[in-house]
Amino acid sequence: MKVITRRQQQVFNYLRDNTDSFSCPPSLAELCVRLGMTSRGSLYKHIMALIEAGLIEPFAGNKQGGIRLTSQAGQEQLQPEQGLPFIGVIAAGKPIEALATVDYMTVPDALKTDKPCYVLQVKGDSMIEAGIFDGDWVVIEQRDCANNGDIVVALIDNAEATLKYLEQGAEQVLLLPANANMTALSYRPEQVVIQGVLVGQMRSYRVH
Amino acid sequence: MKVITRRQQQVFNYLRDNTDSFSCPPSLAELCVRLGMTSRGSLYKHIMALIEAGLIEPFAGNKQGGIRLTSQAGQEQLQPEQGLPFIGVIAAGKPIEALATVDYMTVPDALKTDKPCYVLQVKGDSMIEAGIFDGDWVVIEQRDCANNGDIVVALIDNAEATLKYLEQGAEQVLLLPANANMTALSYRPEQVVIQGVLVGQMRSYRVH
DNA sequence: TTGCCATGTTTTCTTTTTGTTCTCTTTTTT
DNA sequence: AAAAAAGAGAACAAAAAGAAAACATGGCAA
Repeated sequence: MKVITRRQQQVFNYLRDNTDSFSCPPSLAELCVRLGMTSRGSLYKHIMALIEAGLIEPFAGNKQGGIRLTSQAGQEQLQPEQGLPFIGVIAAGKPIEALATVDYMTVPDALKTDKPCYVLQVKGDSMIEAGIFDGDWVVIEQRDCANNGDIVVALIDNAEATLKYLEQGAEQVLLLPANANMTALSYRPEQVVIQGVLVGQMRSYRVH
Repeated sequence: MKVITRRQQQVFNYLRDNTDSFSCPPSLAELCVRLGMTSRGSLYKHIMALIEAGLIEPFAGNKQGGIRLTSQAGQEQLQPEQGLPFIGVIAAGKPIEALATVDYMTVPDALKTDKPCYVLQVKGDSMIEAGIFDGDWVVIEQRDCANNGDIVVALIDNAEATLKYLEQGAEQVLLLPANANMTALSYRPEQVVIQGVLVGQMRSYRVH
């Protein structure tokens, strides 16, 4: 069987993992958008290589048919989706209050990333002006670093956890609430550990 | 079986996913509006291709009958009940902008009810003080009545849809934005049709 | 009845999208 | 430095999609 380059493997992996996100076999132009490319010609070379390797086949019977996986290539199916772990409650000024039994929450793909994520419930109003209310759920991508302006879960002095905007410099780390009634807090870098970055938020309006 | 082009597949998907949103089998002109086309003749070609492929059949017994799915074609959709239909975009002052192809969104149980629900994406800042921002998704329970204080999807004069707080009296219906820069609007009861009630809200912070 | 309008149907033309090939530059690997 | 891989972008022919107009027909109201 023909040898596949690294990039071609990436393209194939994308096809394999995202077949069902297409309503119909994708055209080269569509795939370019998905893969962040701007040239159909470049992608075409990869697709052709994958066809020659037998991993993919052109949509038969139609001149402008698009691309699909071969039957055998589609075999390797992805495991059943289980949802994200619901860890517990985060309230400014306390450690994260973990649940005794881990719950799982089904979360829309749009609210999570391909990295490991978990769900917390927010207690308090410290991020109210960012549209994050008391009782909301937030989806957190597990990470130990973040960019300025990100909303992060930060652990302070190994004791208290909080959800705040991050502004970090060389000398100090600022944790900014989104609430005019609260003040920003400044710490030395070694006091603050990033535990994750906000990637999604959810709220229920159901009456219980 | 005959081969279907990509566009024809899209048209079929739309039919398959929206059969029940038509009170009666739709005419070509109706379908044109839904699909954003202006020419019946163009759509006609697609419909004919779908009929030849056996995916669709003309409504019999009436010469000007419209189109409906074949029994077999309708079957295949019923199996995978994986999420809520993502209908389209709601922006204050315009009709709901429906997607050509409906896709489905997996939504946490906590954000939906046991009644039929659907998902819209919010455009604009009219509910910003209620923590509903531009680009957020909202989960709507399909209903034709609501209580005062509920956030509802309301159709005004059969023309424009909007997401607002509801305050209804005997003489007038008030639709209140949650934005100090906007004013409440007052209507006669017969001008306003409730299309659903907000039961959930979601936001993505992912950078794309 | 008559006339009108919405329907499906056909036809002609234009525009957009498609796969494909090519050349050239940039990036990565050896 | 050299080679391989990847990408951008332009060009092209063919296919598909669309617009617009015209036509036939049946339902319906004046």
